[in-house]
Amino acid sequence: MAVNLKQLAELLGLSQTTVSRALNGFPEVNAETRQRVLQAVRETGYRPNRAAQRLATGRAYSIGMVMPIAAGIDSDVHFGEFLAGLGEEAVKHDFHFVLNPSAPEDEEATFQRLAASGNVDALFLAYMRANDPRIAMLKSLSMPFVVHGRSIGETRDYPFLDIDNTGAFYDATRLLIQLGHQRIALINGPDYLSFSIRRRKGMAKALAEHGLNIDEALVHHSLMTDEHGYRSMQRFLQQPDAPTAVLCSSTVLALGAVRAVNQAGMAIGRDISLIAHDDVLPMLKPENFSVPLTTTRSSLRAAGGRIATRLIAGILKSGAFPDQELWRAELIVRASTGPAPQK
Amino acid sequence: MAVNLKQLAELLGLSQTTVSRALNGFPEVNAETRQRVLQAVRETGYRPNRAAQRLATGRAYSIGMVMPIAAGIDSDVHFGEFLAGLGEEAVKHDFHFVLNPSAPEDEEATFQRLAASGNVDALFLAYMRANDPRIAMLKSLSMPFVVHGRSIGETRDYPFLDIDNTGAFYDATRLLIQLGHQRIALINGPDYLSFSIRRRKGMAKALAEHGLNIDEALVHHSLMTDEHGYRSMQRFLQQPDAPTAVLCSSTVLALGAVRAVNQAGMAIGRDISLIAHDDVLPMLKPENFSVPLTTTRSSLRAAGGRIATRLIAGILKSGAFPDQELWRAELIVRASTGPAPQK
DNA sequence: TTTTCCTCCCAAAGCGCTTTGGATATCCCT
DNA sequence: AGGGATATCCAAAGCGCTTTGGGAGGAAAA
Repeated sequence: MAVNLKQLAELLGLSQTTVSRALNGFPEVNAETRQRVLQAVRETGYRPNRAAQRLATGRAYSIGMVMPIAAGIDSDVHFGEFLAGLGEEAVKHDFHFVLNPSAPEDEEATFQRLAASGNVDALFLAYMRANDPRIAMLKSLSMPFVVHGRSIGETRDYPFLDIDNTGAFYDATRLLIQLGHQRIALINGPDYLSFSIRRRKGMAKALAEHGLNIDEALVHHSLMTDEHGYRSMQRFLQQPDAPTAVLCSSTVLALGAVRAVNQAGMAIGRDISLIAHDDVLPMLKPENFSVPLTTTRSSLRAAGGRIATRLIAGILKSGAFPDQELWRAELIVRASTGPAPQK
Repeated sequence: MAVNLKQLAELLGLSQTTVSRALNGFPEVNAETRQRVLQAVRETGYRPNRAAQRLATGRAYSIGMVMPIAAGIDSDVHFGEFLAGLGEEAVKHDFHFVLNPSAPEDEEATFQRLAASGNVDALFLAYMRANDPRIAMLKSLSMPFVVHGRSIGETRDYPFLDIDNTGAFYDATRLLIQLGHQRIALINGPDYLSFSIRRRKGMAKALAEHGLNIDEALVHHSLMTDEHGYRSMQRFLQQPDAPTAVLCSSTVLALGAVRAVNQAGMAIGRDISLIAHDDVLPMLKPENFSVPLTTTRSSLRAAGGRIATRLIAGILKSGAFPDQELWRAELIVRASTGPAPQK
């Protein structure tokens, strides 16, 4: 059923060389001949075999990533959205993705195998940690890659796209302080992830500038689920000296947090202020909360798109992009923040 | 840096044939020689080039799927969880995935290209609709595939794994009727997806058995987000003859629905009963809701695993599995269901 | 007219692997 | 000792594509 180059060439009475060149846009082929070839492709439904193409060119038109898989590992809501961004861009260039599942402890080996397999042209890495060893590994692979996020303490010379997490939570905290809040809590992501570390740092910095310190009892780290948001907030509210404002690392956490506040009979924006980081998940829009949420916003989807763009440009060597990008998150004020309640 | 078969063979003073056979477990190679080869592989870090392997064998060790991508298309929370299940199983057999993004209108063409590319050994299809044309397409591709879900009205002879949506919502509705509920609402998924259609059908069937009908004003179809759950429930409660029980097609919808109920000052399980379908998303556990949710449960992750198993067995021709599977969802009663309130 | 230069096309050599079809040596049996 | 198994190994032919290194023929330059 499926034709190959050879058959197509025979059919046209041309050599494989010419047909190949016609298809790949080489100049040394007659315009009329090229049209004949394209016509034949349309008629036969010819599709080049990518494996052969790759064997010949060394190019796979694909971006590889490893997905950590284990019985205990949760799927992440944010992952799908990021992937959508990657895909949106990739489809424009006819690129695809290779997802290689791997146990977390084998992750580095999986990257190596992925690179050696010839199945991919570039690698993508996320969920960065402090002193992440995977960066050095990827650098040793001599294959383009981009990191989403940044490590901490690692050398700085690797390609990344990150948002200014420190700045975002600094801004958010400063706003709260200006509104008169003194006891501010943080419901953060997992404590080993670098974005969590940075957000905490941003908060600490703003507090410090006003002579305040982080109260360890007011900082929780957890996976970013509704459940954890709920529990954290509940615990905060039960404390003798409860916070008057809370920062959340995700709208998913905020969801649970808001639930806890409501259940306690308190009002968001009046009794307690809330600012969340908004990854612009279509599933959960901060402006649709019963009390619209003040947020630091940066689209995860846009980040995915940008990374795909850079990766593809790197592979195709078309156009140069900055190697390191730090996006600033916008602080968008809505109704969930208000002046600190008077004692 | 990376060695190939030829170099490895030279290094060992063997032919490529022998090395290849040693690696692929053929019997006609001396045990001692095989050990030497394996040792050399360990030392050199040799990894076979998958493209070459595939060109030679026609086997890619990968499962293809297309991801619909468009500016307006939302990423789906459920997708990540399903993928985790697929991956968990795939990693055991050293399979990977090829994700091909595609505009929804090009989806069929993308499947064809994916199949022709030689990049994948099998295809996977989900988000089934009524009279889904993609099934006929996949059948024409002469490549193994499994459908997650079922179409409606299509021929029945294609491999699928589905849950008994009709049965699940039939059971749930019957329970509510037994508890005395007469006005039951449904917050369903998108109306064009076949699981939504079947769930509604199951509900209708149980109602009919008790001489009741679906009230169209009590059925909403939407994407399964918190926001939509909230809005639907809010609208239900505002109706003059509000329902006393509600079915939700997802715990994500239930999240919003519960919020609306609380906001109205009503109590789940007493003033209004709620049953949700639980895909067992780690992000959102029904037992952790402030009032634990009665659910129809079927793990999306398990479904992913099973589909991967079947696909891989189909590719490797190892072991036979049933071609069509219909899983029954468990009805798990928790505190969100109670007797219908007396007027 | 001869020479040079394009234009347009082709044959053939890989890319790195698997697999077919022997070869060679050893061993057992009659 | 001769013949057939048996155990090990190898050379070479692809898989379907790209790319190198020409080559024929006509147009432009000398």
